[in-house]
Amino acid sequence: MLDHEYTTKDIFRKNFFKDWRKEMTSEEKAKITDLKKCNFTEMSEYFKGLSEARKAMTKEQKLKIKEENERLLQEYGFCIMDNHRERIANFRIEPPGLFRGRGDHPKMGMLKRRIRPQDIIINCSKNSKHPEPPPGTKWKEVRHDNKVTWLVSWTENIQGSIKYIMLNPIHMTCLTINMCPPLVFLLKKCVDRIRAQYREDWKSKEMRVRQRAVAIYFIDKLALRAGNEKEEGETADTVGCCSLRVEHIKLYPENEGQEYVVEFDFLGKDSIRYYNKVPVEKRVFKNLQLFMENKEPDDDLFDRLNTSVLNKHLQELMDGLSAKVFRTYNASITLQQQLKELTNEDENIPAKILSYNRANRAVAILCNHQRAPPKTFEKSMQNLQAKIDAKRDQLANAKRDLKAAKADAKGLRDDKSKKTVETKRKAVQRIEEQLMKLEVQATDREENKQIALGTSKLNYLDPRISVAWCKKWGIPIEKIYNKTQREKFAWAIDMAEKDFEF
DNA sequence: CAGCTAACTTAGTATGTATGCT
DNA sequence: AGCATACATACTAAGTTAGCTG
Repeated sequence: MLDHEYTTKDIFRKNFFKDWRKEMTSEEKAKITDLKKCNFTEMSEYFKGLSEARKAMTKEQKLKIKEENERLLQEYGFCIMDNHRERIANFRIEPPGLFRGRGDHPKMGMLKRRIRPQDIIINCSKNSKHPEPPPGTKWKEVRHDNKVTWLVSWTENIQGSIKYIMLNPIHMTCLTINMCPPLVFLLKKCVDRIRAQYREDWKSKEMRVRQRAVAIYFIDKLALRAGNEKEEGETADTVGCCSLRVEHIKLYPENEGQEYVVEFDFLGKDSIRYYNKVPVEKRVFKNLQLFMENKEPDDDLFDRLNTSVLNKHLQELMDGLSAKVFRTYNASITLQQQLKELTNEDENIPAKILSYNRANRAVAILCNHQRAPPKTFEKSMQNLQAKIDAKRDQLANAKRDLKAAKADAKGLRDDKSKKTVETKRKAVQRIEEQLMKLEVQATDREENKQIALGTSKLNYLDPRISVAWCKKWGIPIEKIYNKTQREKFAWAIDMAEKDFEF
């Protein structure tokens, strides 16, 4: 971990040293009293050496390791559920190490304990064969609970939460969609009613109802998460809708020519910053002013509201409705609308794919799916730009050649010079196409710098929206989904028609 | 109704591998 | 072939939700 910046942080070092001392013998305790005086470079070099050695292995050695991994996967990576052999998502126990939470985490650097057989609860069918604990040890418990999906659980020592070994998430299949339409579809049917309801509630004489209504408006309009309260000092200081504090928003009666602007600035899940400036309706604005009256910056914006109350209310409006359904719903509808809006009939396939990527980015922006810019980003951008410049030169040359050939051919009428001109013309055309492709690639990459595209594309959205778009515009499906994804979404590829509407 | 907690579900990062380009 | 880049996936932290308890 020495290469990481966080090992220089005070909290990290303090937590680490405190936990390390707990593991020391009394002699070590007496001797090792100051982390600053400890030098770990020898260990660090050793592990770096190992990783170098791994990289330098021959093809055969690498293959051998791969085969061994495959064997382990086949032996431990599957279970039988309802007579089907199902892949287990995470069959390896989490190894010990130093905890690194995301963002400014008060527990960073703490020792994450090794999990031992006596920590493990096994959950399987009665009479089924389950893995035996290592010789001389026992599982904490073997139970047979068929009301839950997990196979193994243990309690983790940093937050005291339960960790599970589970199956790969089962994706929507043709069957489940027909039998039980996903909540998103149900919400689509009644979203107008629900919106009318919360707009009405902005005027309620009850403060808690108004707060609830404004919160739902934010969740709906901005795709904010519900925002459970968290215990102070146990986790990074992050918030969602219900846990917003006064300090997280600023109100501007007028801003850059727009009325009633709210500026959001807070850290959300994974300590990803949410920054947004949005005009809201006058009633919402007035309500926010009211909620903020006589409050300190670190007071709750919605002091009469929490996620439990909110979800209970949503449940009454529609069976199964909860805050997160709005996120999925708005993600889906945004993709569909953006695809319609951005796709230009007259453009070629690379340009259409760019539009597709932009529609997906619109969803990622809505849901605030961000990533750290890749470390090699600047360099790869420069490489691409160099390629583009080279291609431009090539094009200029080809054009010059074509012109010369045309000039040569002018006086003559022979087939040979005609043919030369034609070849040159084709060359220019080909290079133009290549240049365009590169330019599209550069635009796409630049726009993708800080956007985590995969998240919404693969976890959130009904693949039939994308599949329908492909079918509509004659885009080969492999341009948007790779082989694994095509397998995963095979049902959607079969089902979706070009006029499918979510 | 607050507080707790089990059981999922969502999410970003790290890393190894496949792919495509010159 | 050799490199750069894209992709796949493993990993696990950090959310949400609902149900229980007193």
